[in-house]
Amino acid sequence: MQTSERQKEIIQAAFDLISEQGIQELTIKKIAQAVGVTEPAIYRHFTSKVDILSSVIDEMIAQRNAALLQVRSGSSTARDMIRSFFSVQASLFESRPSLTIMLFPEDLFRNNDELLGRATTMMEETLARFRELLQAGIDEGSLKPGIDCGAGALMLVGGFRLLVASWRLDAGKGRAGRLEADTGSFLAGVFSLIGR
Amino acid sequence: MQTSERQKEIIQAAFDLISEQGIQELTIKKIAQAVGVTEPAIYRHFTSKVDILSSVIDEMIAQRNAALLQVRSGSSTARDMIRSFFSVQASLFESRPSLTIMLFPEDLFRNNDELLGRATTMMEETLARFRELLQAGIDEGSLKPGIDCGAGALMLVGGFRLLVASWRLDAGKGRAGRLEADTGSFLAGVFSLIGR
DNA sequence: GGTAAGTTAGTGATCGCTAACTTACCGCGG
DNA sequence: CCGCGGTAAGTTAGCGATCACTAACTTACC
Repeated sequence: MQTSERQKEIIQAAFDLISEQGIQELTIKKIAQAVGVTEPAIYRHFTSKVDILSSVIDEMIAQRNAALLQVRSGSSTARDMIRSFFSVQASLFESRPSLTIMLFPEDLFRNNDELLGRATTMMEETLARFRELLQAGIDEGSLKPGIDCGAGALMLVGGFRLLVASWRLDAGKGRAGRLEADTGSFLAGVFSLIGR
Repeated sequence: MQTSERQKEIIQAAFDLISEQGIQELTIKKIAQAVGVTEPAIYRHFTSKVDILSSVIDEMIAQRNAALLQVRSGSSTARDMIRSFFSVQASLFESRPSLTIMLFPEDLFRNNDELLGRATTMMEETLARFRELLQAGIDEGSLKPGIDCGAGALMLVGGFRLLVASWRLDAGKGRAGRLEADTGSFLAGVFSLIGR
């Protein structure tokens, strides 16, 4: 079944609300207000709140896959792919801060085993992709040989997560463009260690 | 005012419950059940739920400061301090998994500005300490010169956070000792890049 | 006239928290 | 040694608010 326009609106509203106020503040009423209808109208498009959150995860996975695909087709070396993946993510987050929850799926769904499992899988897949990318970079010679790919993936993804976590906390004051700038210098710092 | 035994019990129960079920599942009733009293009895020891959470943050900050102090007195080089800090944390988390929330204060208190501010400050302080440690390591010669300390701190702390986040998700199956082992190999991987 | 999508009104459950009462222990004057 | 009152810490019962969700009705469109 394809998702209707209203369903997309609802998913997007849930996305934004989670990002702004946290998952514990997400209510059907708030979603309804954001969309511009009353509370029960939401249930014409989703069977339950879990159903909505499930679609939110689907959206996250789709977004990440799209980002990886976009980067893969537009880059020559694995090193470039890594760099442009984070750049794309950073500029995406600058323009739509609500999307940052994509990076932190694990603490969103702790009260639902199925959703938590999918979030965990999503996180592990992301790490696995980066291990592959690092290995590819070593093989093709754009990265230093002898790098521990597991540690490298943790460094890269974990460091970026922490950067984004800090960035979205101090909302307001001169935040515009800062994530992209900080991401750039973070990547420069990392590549000066692992690149060659 | 010093904290009574009951208050310590309550803080510890809140700590554990948050870790096991997430902050959105934390209720006064559950805390009361864990402590072994009825719900209103909790209010003999704390004025509100926010009051409890505030004490939980105090406890987190105290724990981190104690860990840093312990490591500082027992290590010779900055490099050793970094290594033993994460080792101590990892073994601490193995024995008491509930303490892992110390690493993720920022998503616990998003609905309360004061608590969120304190959590943010705590995170930034931790990062600043690691920047100092890295700089000290460079100055004393145990770390490679030319390292970007900002990026290095993000790598280290962010990578460890991600490692712990993954570890605590797959509860149960053969988890014993794995965090310490994984932390060890993560640190080995990082130090092979930044050490000398 | 059937269907999709909205509405108002209201369900039971649970939330943080309070009122009012009980109980146990304490120091102290007679 | 006894009784008295104050206080800390527990109890039962319940408050108003809010939660996810539902029943029943209306409206607009093909």
